[in-house]
Amino acid sequence: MPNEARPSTGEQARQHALAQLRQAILRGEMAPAQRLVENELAEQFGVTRASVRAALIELESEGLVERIRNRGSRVRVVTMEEAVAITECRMVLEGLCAAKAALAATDDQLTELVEVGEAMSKAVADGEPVTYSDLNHELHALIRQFSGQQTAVELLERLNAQLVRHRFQLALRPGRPQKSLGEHLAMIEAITARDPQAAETAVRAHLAGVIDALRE
Amino acid sequence: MPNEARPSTGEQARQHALAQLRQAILRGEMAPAQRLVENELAEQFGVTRASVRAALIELESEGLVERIRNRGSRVRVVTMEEAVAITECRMVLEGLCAAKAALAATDDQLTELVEVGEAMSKAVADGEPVTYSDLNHELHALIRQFSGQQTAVELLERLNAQLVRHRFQLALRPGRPQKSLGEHLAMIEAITARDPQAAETAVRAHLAGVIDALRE
DNA sequence: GGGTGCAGGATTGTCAACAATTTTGTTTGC
DNA sequence: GCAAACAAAATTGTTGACAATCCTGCACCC
Repeated sequence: MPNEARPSTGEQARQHALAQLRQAILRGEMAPAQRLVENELAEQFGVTRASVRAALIELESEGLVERIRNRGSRVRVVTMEEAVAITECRMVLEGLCAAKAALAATDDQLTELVEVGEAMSKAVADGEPVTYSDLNHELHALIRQFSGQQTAVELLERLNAQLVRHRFQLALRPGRPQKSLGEHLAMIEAITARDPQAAETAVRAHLAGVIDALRE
Repeated sequence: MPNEARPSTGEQARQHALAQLRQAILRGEMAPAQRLVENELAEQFGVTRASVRAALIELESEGLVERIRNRGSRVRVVTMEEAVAITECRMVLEGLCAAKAALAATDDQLTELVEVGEAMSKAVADGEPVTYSDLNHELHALIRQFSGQQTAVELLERLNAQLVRHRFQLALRPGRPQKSLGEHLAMIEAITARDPQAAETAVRAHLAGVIDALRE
C-alpha cells in the first residue's frame, strides 16, 4: 500500500503528483470513470492535497480527467463517438505534419523513416503485433517531430493521450497490422519522395482507415 | 484601483479569477510579457492566491500565460512564426469543420451563413472594417458550430485565443477586407452547395491567404 | 577592474486547518 | 409502502501562514 515511491528531495511535489497520476491513468491502472478523491491520491503519492489539486486541474485541461464543481474528479471516459472525432482531428493535423515533414526533413531523417518501415514489415511477417504497435507509435512520432510544427505536435500529443484505451483495443485486433502496414509504407514513400501533397493524402487515407476500424 | 468588481456571493472564487484574468489578457489590458505576480492579482480580483494560482495553471495549458518554476508567470508573447504555425493548424482543422458542416448543417443554418455573407459584403461596401471583422469571427464560429465536431471546436477556440493580438493587427490593414471577402463568399457557397471537398478547399485557401498576410 | 561569494528582498511552492457544498441514509408523515 | 424532509458524513473549495527558491545589489578578493 505505501506506494509513496519517492517523496524524495527537491523533486517538486506537484510535478511528482502530476507525473504519477498521469502515468497511472495512461497505464490504465485507474478504472474508467473511477472516482479520484483528492485525499486518497495525496496519501497514495505522499504529497499534500494542494499538489494533487493542482495536478488534477492540469490533467483536466489535458482532457484526461473530468472535474465537476463540488462533486469531485474522475478519469474521463472517451466514448466511441469522441474517439472518432479525436481521430478526425488527428487525421488533418498529422496530414499537415506529413506535408511539412516531406519538405523539411533531412536526408538522415528520411533514412530513419525507411528503417522504421522495414522494421514494421518484419514485425508483421514475424507475427509480432506488440512490436508492430510500438513501431507504429514511433513512426507517427517521428513524422510529427520532423515536421518542425511545434503547435501541431503539442495538439497531437494531447489528443493521443486521450486515446490510450481505444488504441490498445485496436492494435491487438487480428488482421489489423496487415491492413495498416501498406498504408504506413505509402506514407513513408510519399515523404521520402518529398511530395507534400502525396504525403498528406497518404496519412489521411491511413487515419480514415483507423476511423473505419474504430467504428467496427 | 479597487477593481474588485464583484467578490459577490456564491460565485466560486477560482472561476471568478479565471474569467477575470482571461478577459484581461484577451482584451490586451496586460502588456505583452508583463509579469503576473500572484499576490497582486489576488488583491486586484479580490480572491486568494490559491485561486489565482489555479487560474494561472489553467491559463498556462491554454497557452495564454507562461510559467517558469519558482520564477513566476507572464503573459505569453506569440511570435510571428508561432502565429503562422497556429494558423496552419487552424487551416486544417477549420477545413475539417467546413467539410463536416457541408454535410451536417440544416437548411436553416445554411440560410444563416448566407445572411452573414450578405452582411459582410455590405460592410465592405460601406467601408466598415470593424463590423467586417466581427462578422468574420461570427462566420468562422458558425461554421465550427454547424460541423458538430466538438473536439475540433475546442482545439480551435484554444488556438484562436492565442491569436488575439495578431488578429487585431490584421483586421485593420487597408485592402485586407476586400481581398478576404471573396474567399469568405467562396466558403459559404461551397458549404451551401453541400460539397464537403470544395468547402475544405475554400477554407484552406482562405487561411493560406491569412498566413501570407501574417508574413507581410 | 572584473569576477565571485554573500546577505537581503521578493516571489513562488507547500502545508494544515477551516468553511461550504453535495450526497447519502434515516426518519417521519401520508 | 412510498415520498419528502431532515440530519450526518464525505468531499471539495478556501484561507492564511510557513518553507524553499531565485533574483538583486553590494562588498570583497584575486
